[in-house]
Amino acid sequence: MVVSGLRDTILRAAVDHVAEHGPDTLSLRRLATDAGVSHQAPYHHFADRQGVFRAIALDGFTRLGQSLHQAVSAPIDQQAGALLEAYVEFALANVGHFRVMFRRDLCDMENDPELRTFADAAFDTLVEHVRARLGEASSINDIRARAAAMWSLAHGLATLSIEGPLEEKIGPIANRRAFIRSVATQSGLV
Amino acid sequence: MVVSGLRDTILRAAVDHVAEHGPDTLSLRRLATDAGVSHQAPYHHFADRQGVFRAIALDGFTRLGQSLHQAVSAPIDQQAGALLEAYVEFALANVGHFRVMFRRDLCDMENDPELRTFADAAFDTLVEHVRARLGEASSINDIRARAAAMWSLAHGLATLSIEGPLEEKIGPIANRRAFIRSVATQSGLV
DNA sequence: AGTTTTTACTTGACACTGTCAGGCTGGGTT
DNA sequence: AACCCAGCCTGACAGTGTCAAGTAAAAACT
Repeated sequence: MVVSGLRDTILRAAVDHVAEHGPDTLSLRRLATDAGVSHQAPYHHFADRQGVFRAIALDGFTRLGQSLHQAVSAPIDQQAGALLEAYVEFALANVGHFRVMFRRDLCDMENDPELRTFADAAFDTLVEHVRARLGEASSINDIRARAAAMWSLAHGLATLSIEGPLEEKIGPIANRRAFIRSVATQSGLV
Repeated sequence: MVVSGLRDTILRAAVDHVAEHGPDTLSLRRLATDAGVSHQAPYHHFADRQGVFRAIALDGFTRLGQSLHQAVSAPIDQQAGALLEAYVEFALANVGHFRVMFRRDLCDMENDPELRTFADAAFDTLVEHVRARLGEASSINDIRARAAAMWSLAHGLATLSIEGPLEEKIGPIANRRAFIRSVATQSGLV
């Protein structure tokens, strides 16, 4: 796959760096010199350092939204498991994105309607699934709580897997997909 | 409460900053000048910038461990709910600590036996509870999966609450303790 | 076709950051 | 009296994000 321009080059390098070393140590100057351009070149494509994280998050929420959308193409009784699996696998396959998406100091959702729209679109799939699963008769509070529970389980499992402490505590995980499924089973959510 | 020395002053200010603005923008120089000392004074108490985060994490895991330990003083059938509640409430009451504790780029567990010991002590409570709950007869895999599920649910709920997207998506949460409990109920884990 | 505008950079400067090196000073130990 | 050392300070360095101003070529417009 050919890299089209400097913008893409910087973005990819940034994602790679975040996946390997986290966001804090990311230096746009270093990215620029690595790409063979002047230290100011990246700032023509991104307003500032935060603009890079914003772009990463935008891309991330788009891809996560697609993954989740694909998960609800399964029969209704298998959707919960598929959603959980899709969420965790997205996180593990896109660590660089995932680390940025939920850091409000890196990408400020509140004052960024576009970013919020992309994030909302991703999670609407989850909420819609819960609504369909519990049925129209169920209370709004049950739907809220159930959606929060599913999201929390997925997000927590993803975060703890990426950031390390899970395997350190629970022991090495041989078959990740099978493990995700047994976690899902142990919670009553699937 | 009287602040004993410069070390405590810096530590408190650092935690406050992280809680409000995140870890990335933390400047030891700024903390030093705010405390009325030279820019190098803090480095007498901490090896380097990371040393500050290490101290924060150490303190955090200690307190989290205490909270979780207190939660398992309840009758066995109420422990799961109490643990979940304690975990989330610790996170919300100690955002500055929580944000640091699970960032492997800020505090490197792998090469830091002491930090790892503190973290392990905290989570042993959780694993021990699951072992007691499921009984000796249950398989090691079930215990692992169940502990991971509980930890993930708690961690995810805490993270999403702190970082913001939960309430943005689910709507404002009036009574947080009640909400935590209904999330716990929706999952089959309590 | 000739003129203007825009794109995609470059160079230079500034304040700020973590960190290394080398001081100083006062209380405690030997 | 000599020494040590904890707890600070001053100074310097490279690296960082970002503002300001330039340049050269492509694109757009008249």
